Amino acid sequence: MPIQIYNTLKREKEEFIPLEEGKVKMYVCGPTVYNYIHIGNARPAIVFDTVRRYLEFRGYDVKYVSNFTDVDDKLIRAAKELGEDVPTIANRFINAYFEDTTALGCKRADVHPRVTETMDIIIDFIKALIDKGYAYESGGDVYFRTRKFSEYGKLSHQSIDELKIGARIQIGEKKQDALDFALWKEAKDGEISWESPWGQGRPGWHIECSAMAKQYLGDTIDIHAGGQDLAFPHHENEIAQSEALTGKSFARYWMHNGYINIDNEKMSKSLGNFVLVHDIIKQHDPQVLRFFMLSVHYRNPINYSEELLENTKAAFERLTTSYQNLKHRLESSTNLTNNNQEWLDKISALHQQFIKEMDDDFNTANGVSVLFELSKLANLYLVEKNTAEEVIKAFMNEFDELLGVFGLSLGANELLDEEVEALIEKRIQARKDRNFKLADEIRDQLKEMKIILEDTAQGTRWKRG
RNA sequence: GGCGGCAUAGCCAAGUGGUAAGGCCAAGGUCUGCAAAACCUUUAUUCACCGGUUCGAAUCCGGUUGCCGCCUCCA
Repeated sequence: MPIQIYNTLKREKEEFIPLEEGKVKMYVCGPTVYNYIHIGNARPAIVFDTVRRYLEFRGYDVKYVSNFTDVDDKLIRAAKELGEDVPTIANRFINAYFEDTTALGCKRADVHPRVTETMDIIIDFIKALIDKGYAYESGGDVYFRTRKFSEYGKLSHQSIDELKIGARIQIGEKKQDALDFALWKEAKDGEISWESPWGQGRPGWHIECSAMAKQYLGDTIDIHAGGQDLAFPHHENEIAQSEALTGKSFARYWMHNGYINIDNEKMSKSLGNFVLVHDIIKQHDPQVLRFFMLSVHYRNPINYSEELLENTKAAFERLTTSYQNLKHRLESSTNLTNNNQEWLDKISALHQQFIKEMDDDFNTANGVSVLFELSKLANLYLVEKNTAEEVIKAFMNEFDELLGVFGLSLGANELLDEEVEALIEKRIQARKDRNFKLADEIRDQLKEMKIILEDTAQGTRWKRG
């Protein structure tokens, strides 16, 4: 059974069959880099990074491209306000983007193209559209002739006439039709601009993705992804531009992630409830934020609040504890061979279940539940007095592998400083001497130092609190 | 007006025809020198409401209510 993907284009789940066997060409719309990313930007970054990791886990060779919009109205405005130039701001927030997404466990794309570095390709793309009659120059701007593309609206399932009726779009002086959209914008005085056949200016928003996808992935790509709100008009316009030019299908599977609300309200500038990743990860483990995002199916909305993140933290700790307890037990495990196969089979069954869940449109919520089942199974095994190294390792490997798909890691090896080490030794001796008063004092003292001790049949173990 | 989504336990959240996963919180128990962790038990006769189809519906159809999104270069 192949992977099923919900395709916005068809509005149903379809079997995923890439154009070229074993290879996946994937494009994800990236951010406009005029500020730190908020958690709304973080969601597609995390979700589609996970999609990529899962496809790789399933044996596909994935080429992943994600752009940076490093020149546009918002950047120009920010530059004015801050008294800096556009490239300076863009560079700053591209670096910040990498910093934040890396903390969130996102791998780098194979290519991170920037608009300003793709200018020639974009201009050529526009020229070709004009040559084909799909675009026209008008007073220094270039517009796409929307009505000429007969399939316009196929992604958002709207007819062009309905769009026109509902459109609050004003007919600009330069536009021939209200639905036409800009491919190239003439520079206003003092604005950053590039030379083109139509004079000084810069690209419209939609054209960059069409040009970059074609340049780095080819005429037809397998998966094109982004936030739900991009479906219209952004992705609709991309389809129009690309398919008008090549006459071929632009993207075969369109994936859109749901929104994030803050305390049950839409995150918006006017409400002033933007939550920046940069700020959250000062307070919380970035892995908890990632786990939070993956606990919900990617197409469903997520409500964000401090309280919910705290709940997620407690849930994530269950996995962490389980994993650490396995690690601790590894030291006292032996070459025992009793019932090993039985446990290994159970682990293997969970592995298969994970695949089954994730094959179904990347159902990470169910994938997470498999992780908890693995944790439960491991805990049950740890109840055994004698454990086999082989089984403990199998549990740990399984955790590593499945968590790896989610871009999470529990494996960090930490060392204690000598003072703490000495205190733990001192307490172990105190317990041997049945001096529980001293032992409890030391335990409290260590707790103050954020070291939690747990006494087990296999000895004392510690963790950070 | 057009297109679309959502409504499941105290909270979060899967489940799209076969009799309600998982997590958090809470209560009781086992284990423990005491803890912690873990394990066991308990926690939705019921899936917004009303009808219909069906042997069978949280799931399909029709209607109602409530909330939300896109149609404004906001992921």
